[in-house]
Amino acid sequence: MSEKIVLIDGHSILNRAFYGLPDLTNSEGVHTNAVYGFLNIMTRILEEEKPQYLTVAFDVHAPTFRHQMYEAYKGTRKPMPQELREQVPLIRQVLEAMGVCIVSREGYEADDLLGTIARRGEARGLEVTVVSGDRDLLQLATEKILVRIPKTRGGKTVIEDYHAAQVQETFQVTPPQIIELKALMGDTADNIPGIPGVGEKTAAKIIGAYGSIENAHDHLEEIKPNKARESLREHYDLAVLSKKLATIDTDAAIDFSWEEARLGNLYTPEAYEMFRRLDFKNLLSRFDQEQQPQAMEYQVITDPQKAGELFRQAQAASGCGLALLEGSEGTVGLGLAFGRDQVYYFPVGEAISDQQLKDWARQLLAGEHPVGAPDVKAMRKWVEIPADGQAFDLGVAAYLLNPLKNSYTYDDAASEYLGETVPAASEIFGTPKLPDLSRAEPEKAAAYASSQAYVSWAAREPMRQALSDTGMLKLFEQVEMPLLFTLDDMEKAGIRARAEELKVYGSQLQVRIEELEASIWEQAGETFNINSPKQLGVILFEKMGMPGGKKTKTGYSTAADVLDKLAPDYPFVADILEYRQLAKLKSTYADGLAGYIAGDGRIHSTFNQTITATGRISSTEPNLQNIPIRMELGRLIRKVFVPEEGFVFLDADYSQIELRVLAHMSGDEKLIEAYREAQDIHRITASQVFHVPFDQVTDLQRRNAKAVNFGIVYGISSFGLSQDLSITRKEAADYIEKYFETYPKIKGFLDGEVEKAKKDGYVSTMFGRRRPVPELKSSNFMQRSFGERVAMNSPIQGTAADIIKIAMVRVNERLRREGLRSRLILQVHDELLIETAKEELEVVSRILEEEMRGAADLAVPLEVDMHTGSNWYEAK
DNA sequence: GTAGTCACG
DNA sequence: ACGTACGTGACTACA
Repeated sequence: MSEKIVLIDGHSILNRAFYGLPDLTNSEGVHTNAVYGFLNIMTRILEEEKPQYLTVAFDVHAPTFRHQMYEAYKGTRKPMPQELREQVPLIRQVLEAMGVCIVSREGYEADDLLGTIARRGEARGLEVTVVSGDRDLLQLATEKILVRIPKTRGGKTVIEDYHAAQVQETFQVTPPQIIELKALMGDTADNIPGIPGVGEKTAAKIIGAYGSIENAHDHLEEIKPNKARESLREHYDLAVLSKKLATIDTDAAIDFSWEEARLGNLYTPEAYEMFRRLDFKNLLSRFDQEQQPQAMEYQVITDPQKAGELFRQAQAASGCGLALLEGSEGTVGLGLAFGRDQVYYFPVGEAISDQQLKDWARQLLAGEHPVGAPDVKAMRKWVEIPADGQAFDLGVAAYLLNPLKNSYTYDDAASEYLGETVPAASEIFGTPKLPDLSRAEPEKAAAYASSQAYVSWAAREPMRQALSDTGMLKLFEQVEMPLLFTLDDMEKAGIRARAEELKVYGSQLQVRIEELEASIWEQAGETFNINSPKQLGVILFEKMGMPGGKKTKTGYSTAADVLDKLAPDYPFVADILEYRQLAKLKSTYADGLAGYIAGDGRIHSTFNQTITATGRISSTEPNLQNIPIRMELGRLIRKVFVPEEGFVFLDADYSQIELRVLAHMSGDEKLIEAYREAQDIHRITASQVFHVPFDQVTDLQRRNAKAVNFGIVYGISSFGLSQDLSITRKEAADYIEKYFETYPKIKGFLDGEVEKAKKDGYVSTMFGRRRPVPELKSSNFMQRSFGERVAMNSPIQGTAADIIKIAMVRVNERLRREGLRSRLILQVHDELLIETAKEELEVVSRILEEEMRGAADLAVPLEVDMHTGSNWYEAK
């Protein structure tokens, strides 16, 4: 067997991978799809070919003879998008880490280097494989030189293989004639112009018959069809030039060391580190066990004596990690770690009860030393954890450090903050979703709990350091960690909801829904599913011929803003809108909420602390942050939310907190002054922007000013404002300009935030919370514009979120410290709801107002509107 | 599982 | 020129 060399066209394969794979970034926001795809193609080829030599060729960014000819002719090539450009140095680094021979040389393109090495290899009696996405390379094919062209088809990579014979078979020309073919056909991918009117078929016929462009030109009169003949006559010079451009120099003046190209072990420790940093998790398994960091070891303990001793040791250690496993049938076991070699798993069993384990856990969590855990709020459902203890929540810490991820798992924390790889839950259990741990195999549960406990112990300090380095330690310790306990208290408290009233409300809706349904079907002349936007679109815009046309990817838009415009002219559309409104109320609220009323007559929502990009909390199962209020019919739902006997609801909401935050952060004197006067802010804005006396502001002016105020907070754009107000872009732009003239520092502030985001990659709230804005680096205009709006909005929305979080923690602490029975039960972004014992109303009102107003010291007062009521409807 | 729609701040 | 307001979650239809 002769030896073999694989030669890879670096840029070409990187390009293929980039355009063939969806966007992918690692946890640091580095784009990695092209590098990932490149490595997949390369490793696949190496596995198939098992070569002794490997070399990757790259173009250098210096002009070659082609560029000079090119620019004279056709101008420059289109630029690489930023997302790809940044991956060029990255793939070189990765290949270097893998010890792969890289060649590139000024004055030559990768093609020439590949061609030259391929010919030299052939001359040495080697088999040669050239890998490229570019068909130009086919000119190199011989019996010994195989050209492989990877293509993506339906998400899968297929590779086309060409020796000389396959080139002949496929294109009906010899490999060297591929150049002639291309010069006639052109190549849009490579921006090479062809001869107009000559496609693949005609070109192959001409070259097949005459062998070359020159010879074809000599026999011009014989060429058919007429169109091709005349085109070649006219564009002959161009064809000759194109041919020159496409011809690969197989005799480049380069030194090439066969020793350097000899293939060694690619899976080096350096490569391992690179892959880990880039989040190429499934490539890590290719590394030998020895090269992977020592796998974490743990012991399974079933002897209660031994267990008790270990918990005593943990208590004395400087810190530990805990992971409690709960399944459908109760507590499954507990993981404990307090050293690299002190990782243990205690399954619940005959000798050790779940109560015993929870008791040990409780003692650790109430102890002197820090205790890390993956999800403290979840654990607190089962173990008593004091709010003033030393618990450290890995998920919350990881969220602050990067709020853009969709999950915060221990294996990611290990990789990001320890530089270690531990098996993820999906690997341990072999399923994408976490199984019911009561039914999981005990060994797997052990591995899972141990890994979690280990990371919770080991990553705590590095994460704490990262929080400190980024200026977020105080936010973590004084706001987010205490908030976790507040949220848990709120979840446990829940809110009382009257199932019977909900049912009555639902039936009333149902009556009207059926009336509307009948009326709609009659008007339409047929029955159809009104809930199907697709079917409705056909009825409205085809059958009934209403103006509106297409808007969404899949067809007609039937969204409310579209239908609103049609409703005045078509009563049918008004019925649809009413039907939609009622259907929503029935399904999501009447029926939906009923299903969440627990045995205690209360709804226990989950407040998630690690979801939003801005720092807000979110509410799920059910979402109690989007209970209707804007429309009266929907608002009535709030009557089913009632306090316990002997209690009333006390509701407080911040008045325009985001605009006040903006006034403070921008330092704009005029806006600050407006708020100090404590009048209707939208009216003041209208008065100042439109230069009319305060009491002469029209309703329209006020409405416009209000919309601009909102727009500013969202990261203003004239288009967005024009949509909202149904005015032209020009008019919207006028309003914005006038606004910025009136409040010049606001413009300065917003521009400054965008600049900060561009410079640092993130923006910050008043309290140091960060939001990365990777979109600003995008080559896509839309994405970049989005990034600008995000940079303007996040500090405002995020600061408001910080403020109410601070208020929540303080309110909750005071209610408990002062031994009150009243409980904080809901937060709706700028609103807090307290179920207040009647006799405590006065003191609780004072606490609530004080703590909300005093949560932050701004240049403007933080106004709070408070109401009481015997249900949530009344308390607003 | 994704798209469309709509409820909230 | 490009096509949008910022942040969420639940429900229904449909591939």
